[in-house]
This record gives sequence, structure tokens and C-alpha cells, in this order.
Amino acid sequence: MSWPQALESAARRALELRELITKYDHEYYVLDRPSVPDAEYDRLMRELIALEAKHPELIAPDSPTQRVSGQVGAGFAPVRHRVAMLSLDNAFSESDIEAFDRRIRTRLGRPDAAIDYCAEPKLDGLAVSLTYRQGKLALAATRGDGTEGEDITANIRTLRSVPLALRGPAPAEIEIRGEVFMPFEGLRRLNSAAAAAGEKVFANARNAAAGSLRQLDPRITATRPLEIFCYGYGYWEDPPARQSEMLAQLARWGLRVSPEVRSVHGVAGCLEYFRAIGAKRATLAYQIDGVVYKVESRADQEALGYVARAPRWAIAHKFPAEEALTVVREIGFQVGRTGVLTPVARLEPVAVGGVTVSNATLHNMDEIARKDVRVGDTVVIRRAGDVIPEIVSVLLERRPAGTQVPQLPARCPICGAEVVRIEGEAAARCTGAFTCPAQRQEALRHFASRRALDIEGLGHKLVEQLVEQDLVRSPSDLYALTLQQLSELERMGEKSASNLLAAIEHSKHTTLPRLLNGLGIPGVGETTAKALADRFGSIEALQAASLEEIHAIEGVGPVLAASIHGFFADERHRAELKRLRELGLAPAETAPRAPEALAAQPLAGMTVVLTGTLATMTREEVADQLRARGAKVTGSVSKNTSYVVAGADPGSKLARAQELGVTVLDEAGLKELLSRR
DNA sequence: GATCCTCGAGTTCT
DNA sequence: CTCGAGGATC
Repeated sequence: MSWPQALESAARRALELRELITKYDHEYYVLDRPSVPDAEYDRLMRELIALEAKHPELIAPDSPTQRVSGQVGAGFAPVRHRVAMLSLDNAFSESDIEAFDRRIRTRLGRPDAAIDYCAEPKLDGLAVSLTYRQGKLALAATRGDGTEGEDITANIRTLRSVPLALRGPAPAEIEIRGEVFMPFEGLRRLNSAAAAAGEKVFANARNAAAGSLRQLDPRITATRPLEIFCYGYGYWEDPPARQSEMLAQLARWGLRVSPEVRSVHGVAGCLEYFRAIGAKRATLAYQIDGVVYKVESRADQEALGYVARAPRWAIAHKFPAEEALTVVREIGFQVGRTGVLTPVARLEPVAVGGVTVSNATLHNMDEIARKDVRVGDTVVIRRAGDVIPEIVSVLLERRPAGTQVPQLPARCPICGAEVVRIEGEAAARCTGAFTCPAQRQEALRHFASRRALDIEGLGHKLVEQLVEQDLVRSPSDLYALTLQQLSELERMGEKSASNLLAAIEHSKHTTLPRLLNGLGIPGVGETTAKALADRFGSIEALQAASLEEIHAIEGVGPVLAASIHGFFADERHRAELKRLRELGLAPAETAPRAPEALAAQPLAGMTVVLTGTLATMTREEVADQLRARGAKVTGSVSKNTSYVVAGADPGSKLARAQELGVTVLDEAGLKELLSRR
């Protein structure tokens, strides 16, 4: 056999492999529907790499092995866009959209018609332009200022959802527009790797996408989890007559188009789509900041034309901003039930993520120093996946002259007692203890809270009044309140007063763990309270316990043991407990159980995490039942977690469980777990 | 002594 | 949810 023949068969095989790999890439990265296992894909890829290494003359630029060039670029050459990349007009309310639709109908001379729109999510990424010549990817560019961008071809080639060659017949030249983005999961992985390596992390998905595309070394870009959705075109000789048909053609060429694209009818259809996507937003794998509506008909688009830098036939309907700028008016200090002073930034009210935010916690003085926040600063507020707003960063360039570093007050803003900060601790504390009304108030709120004595109706406002009027100083005072005293309070009729008395009465038959939690022993929360109750069975037994006996409990070390022992040794606490008992507080006593007995419970040693909403029980009830069987119920998933129980609409814990390979139970699985003995 | 994990405490707005 | 700190473990 002569070698041209060998070369010929190698060339045939190489072509075959390229076609297969390209097909699998398309299935995996564009359609999200892989048809072969990863191992098979890897095998084909290795075979092609070997073949091309042996016969370098077979390497074609659109071969899947040629995505990463290995060449470090010197910079990014400027690219003049053949057709300018425009921006979109923004709308923030339904009335903005109604006005947009009205303008279109008027301009088209069809004031009573319902216009067809093509609706799609607006991704939070980076707009790029992809030029295909003779069906091959020839040029990729950033948007830049809209007229001139940068040549990022080498980097875009590394995105496997961007086809190097279009499938099927394509025009001689065509320019596609799309949005490159990084899904949440990719960003999270990238950031945790960066954090582990001590490198800086990206603040959001858009920065990560932009930063990844501006890498001089395409090999770095190749490692970044970037994806693309194509949404339009710049240059196209003879595009389809409707927006949605155009997108369908892009998909046929193998370009990735958002699966959320819908054709909708009239302004009502647009708003319905907006609500549907808004509801779906949390389940999407990537960040979106709104939706875009485009007039379906190309003829209408042409008739409508452009204003300044945006088309008249399209608009972006934005979700309420999740990040906003505002100014710090003041930095106040709150006093918690343990006396900890927490600095809070009082902000110029600003709308973030659909609510008005006027406060944001600063946690402690270290945090203030880290973020370098001062009164008068302009700050970025975020209300990301979480509900609680936070100060992300300070815009130092906007800092007015003469600002000062915030100082910890020397005295408690509530009671005037001295404030101390123990060396090495982040928290500063008010030393007022029982005498500080703020601490009293917070301690009472904690005592009455749902997870402690659960006194219904004794909320924030009421506690405040009771403390202010000095009717209540400590929990035992609650049990001495009379109907007449209560009725005289603001917004308190006889009916409410007697309801409250009934609730207080009811709380006398609480459980020991709840009472122990409610007392507010430093460092003792729900879990430790349960452990103490299991081991000792009654307040009296606990009061009589030695430091060593307390220390012997699992999860209680020297610090906690000293705190607990010290609490019960304190004469004031002993008197308070005595008075509570005299006024009728009688938690159900349980048999104190030795460690061996505790270990014999059906779910002993198991750690369970709950997420999502369960159909038949509240999470609280489930947690109680699990604990009653000896399981620990915790809030975060780790490799030590035995089970994650996932209900409807689970949070991020489910993803974490899957990542760590923790068994996930549904409600049926939970029932089975609870029935074990 | 370092590291990982868990618990506690505080937090926003409607 | 996030941070800090105590506890457990290697």
C-alpha cells in the first residue's frame, strides 16, 4: 500500500471524526441534549488529535481541535462594524411598554391593530458580533462603542456553543449578533477556584464574561464556562420576513438561540410574557435583567426605523434593579439582646429589587474598615438572590471632602453604659446588661419568639411598650401582667389583652428545650438547648450540674460549658428562674438520658437538612419530628450531611447536595425515614 | 496548629 | 443569608 492511499483514508477518517464531534458539540452545547456519553466524545476527540498530529496537512481551521490557538495575542485589533451595534431603549414599567406599543401602532398607521412581537429574555452578558464567510466563522468582535469594537476571534473560537462552521447552505457573508454570558454555576466554580488560589473574584456574571473574553491568552478563555445566545443579525443580504423565523434559521445553522423565545400578540402578550419570565427567573441558570420585545415583521421594523442609537421597533423591559447607588446618611448602632453593638448604615432610600431599602447592616467595625464606608459615601447596594440588602462597595471617586472614619461609640447609645471591645473579637458590647432597655427588650423578644416560648401576639411593638413603661423587665414579669395593665396600652383593647394573657398562660406548658433556648444563655441556641434538655431533663438538674458534666456533652466545649455553668451560678438568674417557677412556668420534664440512651434513638447520629416547601407539614414540624428521633437538623449542606429533604421549589441547598453526592429525599422518602425505628 | 464544620446571632421589608 | 467563633478532628 503506497502512502498517498494511507493519507487518503486518514483524510476520510478525519472528516468523519470532525463531522461527528461537531454534531456532538452541537447537541451538547447548543441543544443541551447530548446523545453520546462524554467518554465516547473524548475518545473521538483523542483519535482526531492523534490523526492530525500524524498528518498535520489534514488540519483545517474549522476542525474542532483548532478552537484554542495557543497563541497569546498582543492586544485586540480594532474592528469597524459593518452595521452599527445599537443599544436598546429601556422601559421600567408597564406604562412605559404601553406607550412603546402605542407609538408603534401610531407610526405604522394601524392604531387599532394588535402588533405581533417576538419576546426573549435579556441576558446580563456581553454583546458580540460573529461574521461567517462562506459558512465559516471568520471574525468575532465586541460591541465596543457600537461603531468600533475589538477583534476577539481567537477567544470566541474557544466557546463550544459557537459553531466554527454553519450547518447547511449559508449566505456568502453574514453577521450574527449574540450575547456571551457566564451561567451562575460556572461563575460560582470560577470564583471558588479563584478564591482558593488567592486571586480576585468577579463581582458578577457580566464582569466575569467580559473579563474572560478580554484574556490575551485564548487558552485561559477556553477554561472559562462561557455560553452564547444569538438574538439577531447585523449584516444579512436577505433575512427572513419575521423575527422569530430569523431566529429559527439561526438555530438551523447550528447557532444557539434562547429556548425562552416566544412570539406574543399585542401589549397584553408582552406583559404576560414579562410576568411568566419573572416567575421563572429564579430557576434559570443564568442572570437576566429583563426581557426584550421586538416587532415581528421585518417590513414593519424597516418602516419604523431608528432613533439616535436605538431601533424604534424594539425595547428592553427591565426588572427592578437588583443593584443601585445611594448615599450613606448616617451610621447608627443597634444594641442586640446580648449587648452586641451592630453598626447599621442609614441610607438615602433607594429602590433595589422591587423594594425600597433605607438600612443596611455593616455587621461590625472590621467590616466597616474592610469596605471603608463613611458617612456621605456613595455606595453600591445589592439585593441579590438573598433578600437582605448589603453594601457591596464604596465609590471612592465620589467621596466628598472631609469625611471621617466612623468611630465606635464609647457609650451605649441606649443606656449610656460603657462599650467594650474584647481584644481579638469582632463584636463590641454594651456593658449595661439587665439595666440596658435595648438588651431587656431584645431578650424579651427572643424569649417570646416562635422558636422559644412562642407567645403569640407578643411582638416587637408590644414588647417595646412594655419595656418603656417599665411594666416588664425580665421574662418572669410577663407572667405577673394583669388584664387591666394590658388594656391600658396603646392599640390594645380588652379582646387583644385577654388573647395575649391566654397566650402567656399557654406558654407555661412549654418544652424544656424551648425554655432553655428562650433564656438567652450566651452561646446556647436551639441545638445546644436540645442537647442540654436531653441530658439533664429539668432546669433543676441543669442548675445542679457540675462544669465537668456539662462539658461532657457532645458539641459543648470549654467556652460553652463555662458560659452555661456561669449562667446558672449567677444569683440573679437563679432568682429569675425561681420566680418563673412560682408564677407557674412548668416545662414538661423529660427523663434525663445518658449518652447510651441518646445513641439508641432511631435517627441518632444523622444530620438532615431541609429545603423547599413540603406539602403535608411545615419545615418546623418536620424538624421537630426529626429531632424527636435523635437526628440533628442543620441549615447548611456539607459532606457530613446524611440526607437533604427537598420539597417544592428547593433552594441552593439541593444543588449543593447533588454536588457533594448527598442523598436527597422527597416527601415519601422523609415519611420512610420518620417511620424507622 | 490548621482546617473544616456547625451553631448562634443579627439582619430587611411588607 | 452571612459572618464570627467555638468545637471537633487530623
